[in-house]
Amino acid sequence: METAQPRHTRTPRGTLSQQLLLDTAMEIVDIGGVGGFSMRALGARLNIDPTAVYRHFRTKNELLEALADRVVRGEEPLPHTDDPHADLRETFAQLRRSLLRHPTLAPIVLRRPPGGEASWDRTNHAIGLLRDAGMPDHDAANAFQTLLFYTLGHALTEARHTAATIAHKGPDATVTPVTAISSAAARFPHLAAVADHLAGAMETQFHEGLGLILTALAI
Amino acid sequence: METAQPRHTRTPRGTLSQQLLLDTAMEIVDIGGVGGFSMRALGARLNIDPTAVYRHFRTKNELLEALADRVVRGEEPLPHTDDPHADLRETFAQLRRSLLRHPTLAPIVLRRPPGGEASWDRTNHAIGLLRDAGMPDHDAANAFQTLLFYTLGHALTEARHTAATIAHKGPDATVTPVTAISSAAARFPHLAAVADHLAGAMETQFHEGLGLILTALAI
DNA sequence: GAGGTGGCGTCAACAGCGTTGACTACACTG
DNA sequence: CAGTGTAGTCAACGCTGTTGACGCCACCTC
Repeated sequence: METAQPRHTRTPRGTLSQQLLLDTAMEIVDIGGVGGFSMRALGARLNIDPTAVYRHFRTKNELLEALADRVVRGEEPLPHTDDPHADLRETFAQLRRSLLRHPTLAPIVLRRPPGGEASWDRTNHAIGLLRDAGMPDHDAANAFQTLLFYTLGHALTEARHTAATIAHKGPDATVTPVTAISSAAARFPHLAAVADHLAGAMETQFHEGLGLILTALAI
Repeated sequence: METAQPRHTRTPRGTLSQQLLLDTAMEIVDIGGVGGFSMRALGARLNIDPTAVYRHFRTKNELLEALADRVVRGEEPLPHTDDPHADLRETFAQLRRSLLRHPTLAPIVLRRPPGGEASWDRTNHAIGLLRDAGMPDHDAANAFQTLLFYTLGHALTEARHTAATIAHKGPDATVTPVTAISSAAARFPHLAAVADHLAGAMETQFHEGLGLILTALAI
């Protein structure tokens, strides 16, 4: 952590931009988690006065929301095969991957208003898949929300676990499966019986659960 | 907001306790959200020096975790009829209600490690219901997690919406359904078609989605 | 009852935070 | 070439969590 000498030359104009600031902010978040991000840290990393950021974002919160927007929007193109079942799977798998790419941002994503500019075309696309498969509007809306909430719950839970590991051991630590269960297993017989399955890989479990719901939709 | 005159008499011993501190902290959180809670605010409300809290909790985080523990544990007794289907419904409905009772704590609950002392007997009970219904261990574990993640996603999403409303208008504001959809509806036909259903009551949607998953489990 | 001891409430202080308002240099407009 | 607005700088405010030293008082022991 270099202690940024007082600058002799003022940073030239136009060096900063929302783009650059967001990119740098995302780097900081990926390295040290949201907790490690501050206006001063952002300034230090760009060798810039921290308050210069306020020319581009009104508050720190606004900047974080912009980051959350990036996460929700994702980077992968909408899936477009002719198998709606597979497309639905992929759509929600994309959302999960996106959330897991920057796990410590999960709480920020969580407190954003539902929907939001970033995710509307994805929402529209997913609902389209359901309706094209012949679902009535009411059922399509319900099915979409059920799938969405399942995916959110799964990814946010997985993200918090990953994030906690990052916070303790740095960004490259290997994330171990949940082990704490075993200590409780002695007292709880049902828990003990399925403990091995609970501690299994999150990704496999995600797809099995997703498959369960999709099957129930009968499309 | 009274500005707590300097005390003339020292607060007698034994006035403070984890119980009292947690109760008071929960009051503050319920009134002004997690954002409105600080050690100094807690001290002021009890007419106590803020640092006295550190005799009972090592850090603010530890205190917040204890609050989250209360939320996860819930207050309602485990459901025990002879209809496992109904018991499962009720179990997850209880979790949802518990999370919604203190919506601004949702992000704290989210960043706790999975499982945790508080929820193990509830977990055990739910898995027991599935196994007693004849499910193999692997399927029971999967079904439980699917139901759990759906409930979490649903409740956390609903909670964040409620929490945002509280932050803006105080604890007694009426929470309005999501209306922002309409502005996007023009550009997204599928979205427009189901907008009314999406904006519907969250509680109804929760139970329909839960029913969908439970039906898929065929128990 | 006297004397010691340890816990708990108090106080002052530190470093860090987000944010504000005034200041300044510079690129651009007329 | 003067004028204007904007983007980066700087000092400062009030807030935060947390620490370490200080002292009162309830309790335990003799």
